[in-house]
Amino acid sequence: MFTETRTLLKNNGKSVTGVRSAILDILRSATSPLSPKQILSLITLKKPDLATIYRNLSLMESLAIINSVDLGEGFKRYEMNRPESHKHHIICRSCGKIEDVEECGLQEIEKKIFRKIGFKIEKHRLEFFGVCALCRK
Amino acid sequence: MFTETRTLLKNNGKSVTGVRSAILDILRSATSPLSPKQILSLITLKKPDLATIYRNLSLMESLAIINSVDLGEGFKRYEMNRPESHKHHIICRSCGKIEDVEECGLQEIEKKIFRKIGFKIEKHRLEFFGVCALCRK
DNA sequence: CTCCGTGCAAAAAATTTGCAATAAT
DNA sequence: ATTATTGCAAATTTTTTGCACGGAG
Repeated sequence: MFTETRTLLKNNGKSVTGVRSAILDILRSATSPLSPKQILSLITLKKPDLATIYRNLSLMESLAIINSVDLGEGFKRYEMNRPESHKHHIICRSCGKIEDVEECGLQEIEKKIFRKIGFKIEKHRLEFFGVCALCRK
Repeated sequence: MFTETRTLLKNNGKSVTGVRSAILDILRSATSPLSPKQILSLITLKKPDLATIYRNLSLMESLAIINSVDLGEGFKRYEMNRPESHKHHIICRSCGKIEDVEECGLQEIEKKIFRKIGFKIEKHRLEFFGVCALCRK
C-alpha cells in the first residue's frame, strides 16, 4: 500500500523520511485541503520545523504527489493528488465549509485552447465560491 | 464614460479619490492582471503609499469593481471586473506569459451543483497552467 | 465640524534561505 | 563516505493595522 508515492519519491532520488511520511499520512486522511500550519499541528510525535514542512510540500508538489489549493485565504492549502478522482472545491463565504466537486468538463476547453493557440495545458485550478444550503436559510 | 465605477463607489458612500481613479485607470488599460506593487510603480505623479493601494484594492474588490487573480506566485493580482466579458487566464510555466481564455462552460456545472447540494455559486476562479506554443519548441 | 482617506511607521503573517548538525543510502 | 534532510535562526515578502494629519462635503 502507498508504494506509489514511495516510488515517486525514490525515482527522483528522494528518500521517504519520517517528516514526509507524516505529511502524507495526514493529507491522505484529510477530508479537505490543509495549510502548512494545520499539517504541523496534526503531527503529534516529534514535531518537525515549519520550514521543513514548507520544503517538503514544495518538493512533493513539484513531483505531483500533492496539489496546492488556493482558497483566497492568504495562504495555500495542500491535498493529495489523486488523478483517478480529479476534483475541485466549493467554499461557503459564510461558514467557510469546503465541499468537493467531482466533475469539471474542462478537458474540452483545454483541447480547444491547444488547437487555437498551441498552449499545452498541464493543469488547471478551479474553485467555486458561494453560499451553502445551510447558510442560505 | 466610466460612470459605472463612479456610481458603484458613491452608492456605497465611498468617494472617487485620486488614488482610486489612478488604480482604476491603470487596471482598465492593463492587458493582464497586475500586482499591488506593479500598480504602484505605474502611478507616476504623486505616488501613494502601498498600504493605501492595498486598502483600495480590498475595498474595490468587495464592491465587485475589480477581481483578484491568484496565479500561484505568492501574491495576488488584480484586474477590472467585466461581467460582459467573463474570462480566465492561462499561464506559461516556462516564460510566465499570461493569456486570456474567453470561455468556460461552467454555468452548467454551477446549476448542477445548486440542484444537487443547494450551494449557490456566486463566483469561481479558474486558471490554466501549461506551456505556450513558443516555449514548446 | 465631522468623517473619510491617506501617509507613515510598525506589526503580523506566510514563506524562504543559510548554515551547521544529523540521518539516509 | 557521500549526499540528502532537518532544525534553528534569521531574513524576505506580502499584507494588515494604528494613529495622526489633511481634505472634502
